Amino acid sequence: MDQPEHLKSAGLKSTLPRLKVLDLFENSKERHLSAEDVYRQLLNIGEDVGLATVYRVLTQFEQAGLLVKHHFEGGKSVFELNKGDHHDHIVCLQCGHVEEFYDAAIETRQEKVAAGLGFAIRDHSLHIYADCTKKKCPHKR
Amino acid sequence: MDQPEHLKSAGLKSTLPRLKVLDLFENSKERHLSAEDVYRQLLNIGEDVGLATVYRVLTQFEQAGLLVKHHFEGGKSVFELNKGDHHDHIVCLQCGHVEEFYDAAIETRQEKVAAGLGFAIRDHSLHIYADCTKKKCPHKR
DNA sequence: GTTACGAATGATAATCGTTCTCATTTGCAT
DNA sequence: ATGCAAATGAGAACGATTATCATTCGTAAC
Repeated sequence: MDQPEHLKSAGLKSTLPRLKVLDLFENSKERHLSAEDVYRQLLNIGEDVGLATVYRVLTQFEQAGLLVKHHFEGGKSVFELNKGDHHDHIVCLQCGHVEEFYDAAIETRQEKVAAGLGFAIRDHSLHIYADCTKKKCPHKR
Repeated sequence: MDQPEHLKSAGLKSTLPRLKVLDLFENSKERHLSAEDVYRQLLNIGEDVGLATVYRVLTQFEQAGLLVKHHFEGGKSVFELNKGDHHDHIVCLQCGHVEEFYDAAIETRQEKVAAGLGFAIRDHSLHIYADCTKKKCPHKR
């Protein structure tokens, strides 16, 4: 339970809402949570937190490098714990489940292409939207 | 000027707003336009069109396959003429200019990765956000 | 332990992009 | 020309997110 250190090193006071949000991400089944998800789950746990605070905390955590933010189709942003490893996402169109993957070949090709066009990559996002090919979608919720 | 045919074959009446929007995309310097962009430019031309209509028309054109929609960081969606060729995008962080590219190796790797995970790709988006490496950004506006 | 002060919170209003509603207008087949 | 469904425009409504601001909390100094 070294959460307070995480917060401290990020220059953030160790407050109740912040600890609860961090805890949620570290113990939740679903790695990818939207602000609304976090808000609802905290209310369910009995935590009396405001939606505005959730948004603020998520943004602070993202800037502190604790979380990473992604924007998939469908309006709302989702956050996930930053494990330090870059990866891309494949989204199941049936159930919305998000799977992660990393492909070195794709990464290096991107660098090559960008360099060839005279750009230095600062960030990138690759989102694949797909149907599960198994008989019954194993991600159905 | 075969726009009416485009519309007709899409089952859309050939109305003034629709023709103006199509015309804008075919003659605009910037390939990627948001709804707001289209709206403003039409007003500048003296066309008295409503924002709601612009949104409706853009959506219809997308469904008809005339336009393609993209969602970059920063909230708003942009549309571009559908030339039938898939391509990805690199966005200049300095000026917001969008450059297009296509890399066969990346495409095939994506298919492989998705297949390996048990998915059939329906759609995907690869957005690279980068700094221009030339002394002065040639895209500065 | 109190105290004090700035940072953090929560309720709510505001904003932004987008969609919906509905009365009016338009395209087009007759 | 005429009629009617389709399309339009103004503005309301919407969902996600951000800003405002009075109140509460964390913590460092006493």
